[in-house]
Amino acid sequence: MNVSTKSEYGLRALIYLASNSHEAVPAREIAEKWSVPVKYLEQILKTLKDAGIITGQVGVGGGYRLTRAASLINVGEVIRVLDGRLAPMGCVSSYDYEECEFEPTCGLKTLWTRTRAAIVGVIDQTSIADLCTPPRQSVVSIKSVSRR
Amino acid sequence: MNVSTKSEYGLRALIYLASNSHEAVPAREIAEKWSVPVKYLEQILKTLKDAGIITGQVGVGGGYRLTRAASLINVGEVIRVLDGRLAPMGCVSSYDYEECEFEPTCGLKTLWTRTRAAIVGVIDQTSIADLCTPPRQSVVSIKSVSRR
DNA sequence: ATAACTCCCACCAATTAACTGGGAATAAGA
DNA sequence: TCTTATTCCCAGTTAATTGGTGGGAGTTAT
Repeated sequence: MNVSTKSEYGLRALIYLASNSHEAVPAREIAEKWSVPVKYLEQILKTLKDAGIITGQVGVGGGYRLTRAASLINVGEVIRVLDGRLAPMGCVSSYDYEECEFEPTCGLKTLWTRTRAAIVGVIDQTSIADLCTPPRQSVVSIKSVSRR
Repeated sequence: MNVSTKSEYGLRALIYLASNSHEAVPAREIAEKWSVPVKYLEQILKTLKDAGIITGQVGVGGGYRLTRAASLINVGEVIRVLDGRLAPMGCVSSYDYEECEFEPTCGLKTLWTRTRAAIVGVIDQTSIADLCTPPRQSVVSIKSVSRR
């Protein structure tokens, strides 16, 4: 059920861009701030660029910017772009659906569908803007979610 | 966010054991039924045995049995045993917590905590017995979950 | 005694994750 | 126009994980 470092780093970068939205931010600066290898981050940022989430400006004084307001970029979109699949099993993935020979009688499909829905319910409801606010006051709502 | 074949195969095996609870079932029989490599399944069943979820009986006519009613074995327990970690990131894992240098100011921790809670909310509420019922009538509830 | 089992442990192959490296193209400023 | 800072592009590498194989010892019903 792991999320890759790509998504982690990508989200960190977007959070950083969101809080420096007035100017273009070079990859090097983000990499230093979050101790991520620059070359690796470059790749991640390129992927985000290709997905239309950020724009890159080359040359001196260049860097990256968000293409939209941080509140309009949701985490689910970012993870899908960087990690690929979101579903716990291929048989319930819209990203790379894999047919399963046991499907007609498989009680597990229901489980995986629900799991996927639960995950998507969280990450598609959370925007980059939400991640920029300090986490302190959110502790209450975390508890209320897990107790449901 | 993937679940491994270990968990998938393990759950399938438990479902099979649950529907043949009156007799000991050999690994070979389960493996044939679900087209899983026998030797691989053996390992998985051993892990489940070591975790106290099933018992093994050696010798002719031997095989495996559930130690509890299928309704008392939840999916979360099984996945934790076979896959290890459940959390999307180490910083919110109770299984193998990894300290993160950015924790105090990291908005992502809240996100991963919520994601983990959402996953656990599904899989810890689902028992092996739930997976044994034919999935047909559950389609309605799947849709209602995903549309929410 | 034999056959059908579990149990135990070591090894292996393929895939994926997480980088690393070398540059070419572009743009701003001296 | 030269230098410098940047993105852009693509290929290679290393380490860990996943998904298995293989061989055989120990146990038990017939």
